[in-house]
Amino acid sequence: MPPTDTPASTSLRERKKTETWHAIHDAAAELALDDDTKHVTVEAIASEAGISQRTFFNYFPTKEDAILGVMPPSAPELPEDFLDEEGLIHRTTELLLTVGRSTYAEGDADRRSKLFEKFPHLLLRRREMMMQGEDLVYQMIATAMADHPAWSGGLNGHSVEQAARMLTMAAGVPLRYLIVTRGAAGGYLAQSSVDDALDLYQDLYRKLS
Amino acid sequence: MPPTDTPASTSLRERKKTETWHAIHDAAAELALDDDTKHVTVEAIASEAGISQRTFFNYFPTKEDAILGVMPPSAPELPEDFLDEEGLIHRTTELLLTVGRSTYAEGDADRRSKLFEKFPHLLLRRREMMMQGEDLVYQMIATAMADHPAWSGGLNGHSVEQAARMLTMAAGVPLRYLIVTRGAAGGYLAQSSVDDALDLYQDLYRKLS
DNA sequence: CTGCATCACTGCAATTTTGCAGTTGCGCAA
DNA sequence: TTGCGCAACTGCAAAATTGCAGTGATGCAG
Repeated sequence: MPPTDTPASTSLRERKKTETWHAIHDAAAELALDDDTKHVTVEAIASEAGISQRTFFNYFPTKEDAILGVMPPSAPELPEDFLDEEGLIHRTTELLLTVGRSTYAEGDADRRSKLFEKFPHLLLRRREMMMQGEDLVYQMIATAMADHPAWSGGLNGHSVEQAARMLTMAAGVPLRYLIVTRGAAGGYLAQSSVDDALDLYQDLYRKLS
Repeated sequence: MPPTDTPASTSLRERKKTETWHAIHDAAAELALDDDTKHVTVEAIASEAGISQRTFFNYFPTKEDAILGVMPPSAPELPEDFLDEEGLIHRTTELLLTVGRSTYAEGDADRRSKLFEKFPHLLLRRREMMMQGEDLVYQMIATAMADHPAWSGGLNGHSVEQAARMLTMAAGVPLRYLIVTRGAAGGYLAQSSVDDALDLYQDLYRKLS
């Protein structure tokens, strides 16, 4: 039950829902960072956020997801011409990035860094979310390919599913590169770094093909 | 759907309900006092209070009641010995006062004064609530009398209902006196004034009986 | 090792809030 | 007068929140 894309200018219901979501996540993150001594309980988080324990679990399946502020990945609609050759890998990488970012609340990259520092096991959860995002992108692309005249027949004897999976994999390379080189725990994928990695990848790709 | 007696230390549900009640009342009162120019709408109040218009009407039957902060009268349980002669009228007056006060939120006597100044028609509503309170007290006393050995037979050929009604009337005298002398619109029945009136009434009563 | 407390998490029914589509009363312009 | 629009208020079904009574895992004292 995560907040949708637009935090403002929607219905009262939507606005309250994202408010509650943020209240819970903020409470959870702050308590987890502040409190060194004792275990942070769901009860404490719910109380701090001003909601019941039951409502807590209506928003987050686990306490850890609340601390991290995880939400299920969501993706924008693909433009009509998404599959039309030129720069497809690049566009897919951007898409992966967008989807990956959609699994976290915006704007608390700083706090998230501290959380990763203090609770390294959250990185595991992060990787899971990334993979869910990749899977979502794969699904979308496979569907789009099936509907696309130039792709619906597959690629050189490979199925549409295989082609979609491979494209997603290839597009994921710059991101994996980033994670490896910049350190997974640090501040989060600045756009400049992303652009850098994208350039490098393209250069390499061109040189080798 | 008014808040119950204890604003704190109850369930989360109760607490939120009184919070919402106060949010609506505060928004309504402030808007009504601040806004000279245009008509204050329910929409504006609801928006200010952060709830929907529909929820507004779950809490208050009319806009005016929201501005005034009216709630249905409520009364404490009568002690066992309530009807036992000595000082009965006095106790009933206190009960009327308690019930009368229960129809408003505590603590904004000042703002309520301003409201009465600015919107004199609210005084009509105030009188209505007073009468509802009197009626509630009458009901309680009549019920108590019917269960009481010394009263259940009525009084000197009059029915229990008649006796209860008369007692309530008599006990209401000091309060009516207060309202008349202190000006109905002004600040609200300070305890000292009430005590004064009570004393005077008792003195008069003793002298004449 | 065993009972026992604590805490994360779930299922479900009751309560509350919301959105929406009304109806009604009222002032105001054509 | 007649029609029109605004704003108070209501009925109802969908969605959100809550309380409560669980289950299961884990750690700790005896």
